[in-house]
Amino acid sequence: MKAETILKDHLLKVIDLNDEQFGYVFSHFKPMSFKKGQVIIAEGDKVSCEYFVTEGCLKSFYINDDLKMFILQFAMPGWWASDYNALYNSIKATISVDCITDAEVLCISNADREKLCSEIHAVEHFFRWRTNKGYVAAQKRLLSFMNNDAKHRYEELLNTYPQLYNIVSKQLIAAYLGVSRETLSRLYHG
Amino acid sequence: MKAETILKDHLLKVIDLNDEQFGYVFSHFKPMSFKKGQVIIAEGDKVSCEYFVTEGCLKSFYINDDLKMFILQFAMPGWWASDYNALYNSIKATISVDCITDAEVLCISNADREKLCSEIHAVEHFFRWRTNKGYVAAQKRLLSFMNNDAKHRYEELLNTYPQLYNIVSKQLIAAYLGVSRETLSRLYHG
DNA sequence: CTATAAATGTGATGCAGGTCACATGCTTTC
DNA sequence: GAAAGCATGTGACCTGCATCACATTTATAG
Repeated sequence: MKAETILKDHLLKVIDLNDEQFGYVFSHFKPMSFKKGQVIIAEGDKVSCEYFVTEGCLKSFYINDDLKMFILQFAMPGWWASDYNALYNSIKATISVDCITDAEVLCISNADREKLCSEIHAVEHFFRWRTNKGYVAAQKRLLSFMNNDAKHRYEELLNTYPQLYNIVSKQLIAAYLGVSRETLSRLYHG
Repeated sequence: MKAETILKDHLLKVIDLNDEQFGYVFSHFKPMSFKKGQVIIAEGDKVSCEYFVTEGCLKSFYINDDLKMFILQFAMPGWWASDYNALYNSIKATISVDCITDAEVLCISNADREKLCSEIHAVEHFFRWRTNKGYVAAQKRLLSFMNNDAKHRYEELLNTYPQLYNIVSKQLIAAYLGVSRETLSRLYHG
């Protein structure tokens, strides 16, 4: 499906926009293609954009001082990704974003998003809605971390996002669950 | 300080509202007083409001099947609290909210917030801003969970919210950090 | 098609933090 | 101000998961 259509469907699920309005909104997005493994945001970068995925799969992640990776989010078509802390507060990226598979995205700058939000009330509403969703999801994940062991969280992840199983390596699943790859391996074998 | 002033300052830090507009917004909030220990939202409740704290301290928390409590958030003056999953999605509360100290809050219904958001663009902007903050904070806490041990998280909490130390019992701090009270005790003694 | 690298499985071992048990100290409340 | 009820400290023991080491299987590039 066309990137434009995917974005349009995504927005219209939440807000009403006529064709002219959507065209105007869409004109602020820049289509970009990336290859598997390409880095979209690297630690230390100035972050000026966020990305709407229309094809493929991204990950956003943090790497600590011991070079251990923690995955914040997988981003499939219809999902958004960026380092939001860096983006909203104009600071350098601490979160990186790269491509798990070849990917197509629509890129919008922070400035353009804010412009659209102030020009079109419905767009502001959309982005409030979107962050609300993200906030609730982050809280749920936090609770799951405190409450459940690795096995439980693994099953939860596969139930919630069965598509991931075929696309994402076990290592990355482990980095999302916050366990070592060895422990994850032992959860279903050994 | 008057509850009204606290809310006004809080809003005006982010958006512009003239006196008439603020008066209109404020008219949708209902002041409420609670005693220490009183429950504002109990598990299973229908959740129709969120609460802006003007005095005292609340906590929002989850209790699992083994009756173990996990604290999602402490809410001090200038903070908001509710079960947002329940509030946004019209489902029964799984998160509870109660009072750590005597407290004064301003209560606004979900319906009224949505009404104000659609009537006054700036109010919608404010609530988008607020949730963005919350989202970023939740992500940071998630990363801290994955990356840091209990001692590190304890120090982080006290650095970020030094006021908590005098108000909140060690048990509750432990429930926020996701460790047992015994382990927390051993972090600074033993 | 082969060589090189990357992902995965599996054993051995160590440790952070959980759980249970009980002692002590601090608050309410009547 | 005595009694009852919480909050905290501390020991003993247990367990889930990390880490290190190495074997094996699966991709990827030339």
